[in-house]
Amino acid sequence: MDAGTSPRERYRAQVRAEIKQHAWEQLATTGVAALSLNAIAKQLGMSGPALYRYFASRDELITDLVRDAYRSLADTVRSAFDAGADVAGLAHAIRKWALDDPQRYLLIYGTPVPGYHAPDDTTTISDKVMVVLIDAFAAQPRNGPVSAPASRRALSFWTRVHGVLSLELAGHFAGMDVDPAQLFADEVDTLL
Amino acid sequence: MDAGTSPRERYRAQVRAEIKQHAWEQLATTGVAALSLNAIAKQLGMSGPALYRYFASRDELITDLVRDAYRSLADTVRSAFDAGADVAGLAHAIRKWALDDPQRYLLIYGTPVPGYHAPDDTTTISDKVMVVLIDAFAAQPRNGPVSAPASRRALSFWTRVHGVLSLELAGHFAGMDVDPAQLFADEVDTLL
DNA sequence: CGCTTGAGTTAGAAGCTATAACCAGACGAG
DNA sequence: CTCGTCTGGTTATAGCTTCTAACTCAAGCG
Repeated sequence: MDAGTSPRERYRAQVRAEIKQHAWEQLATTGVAALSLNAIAKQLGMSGPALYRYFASRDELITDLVRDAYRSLADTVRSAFDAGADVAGLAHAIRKWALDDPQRYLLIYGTPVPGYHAPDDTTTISDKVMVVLIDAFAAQPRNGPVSAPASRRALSFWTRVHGVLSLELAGHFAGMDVDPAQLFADEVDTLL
Repeated sequence: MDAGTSPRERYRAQVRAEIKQHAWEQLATTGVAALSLNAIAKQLGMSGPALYRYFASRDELITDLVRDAYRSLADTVRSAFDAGADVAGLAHAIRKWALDDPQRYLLIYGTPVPGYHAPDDTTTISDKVMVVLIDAFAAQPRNGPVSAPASRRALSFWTRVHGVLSLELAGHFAGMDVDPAQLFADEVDTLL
């Protein structure tokens, strides 16, 4: 196994992984806006510009993190679906994933960085999440006599989940005397 | 009128207004993350640290902008309500306000800046928006036999509006062959 | 065994927020 | 009218950021 990997390549891959590891830790605490390559380099014991051997720019590192976040979410939803969860189960799996690392959720679904434009393949990966949701709604028994197509219902599902979830993560329910978990559950129930 | 204002105070107020004017322009194009006090100072013809005579820090300027944004949104929704708009009308007024300056919407309802903590009075102002919504739902004729209180329905309204709106502003409907306006209208309709 | 490749270094440019020290002009009090 | 204070502006500077350039040194490949 790993026949074609030279020692150099393996070292490089490992350092890249360590960089991303520290990037995730820093991201979880400070958010993506304050993610500093210098700080990561210091934590790794190397100084400043050495990181540019592994990531051409700060944006490229962030792009990699975005890709991984999308993949992680898609995998989470997919495995929940494969485990037999219904649509409501998927919603709670998504919420659990988001609360597990709020900054990771905000990284992909939060305010986009104005200058930064995501590469095409990230949008391809982001579609994977929607694909699972559409599958789930196609398998879901329909309620009314005439019902919107699964893709349309999945989209509506997604906007509602994101609506309550993003407001919760942003702390907009703070002084409002409302239980976010209950509100989320209620909002999911109205979809059925 | 303006009896107690000395010439100094009037000048100071005017410069503050000019600073905020340029801040809004810069915000609309580059977003809050890239808002630069230096750049604003240059545009005003003064150099760098002079701005600190008017705003103690970058955060204080942003706080002022946040306050104004909340006020503007609350006024918009209030006047729409006073003009006789129903709940759906309020939703479209909100969407119009958001599309009019997306960065202004994201400033208050987007990803919060990790270090920055909003002062108490900004949350007080943000409540004003909810108050109008609750008023609108209290005036709305109820549909079902038993219905949730107006505050609860207003909250649900708000999460749905924000859900579809924030995804639209973030560009997450880009390659999805979906009309955001239609999706928004549909989502609002399901509330009735 | 030598040559090439690449990982790491320091130096430095350009930008940012923010503070310190200073200067000059306008304002209010006597 | 004059004097002193207060304030809006300046430049210099510290410390942070991303990122480029030039260089060194060692590891790996042929």
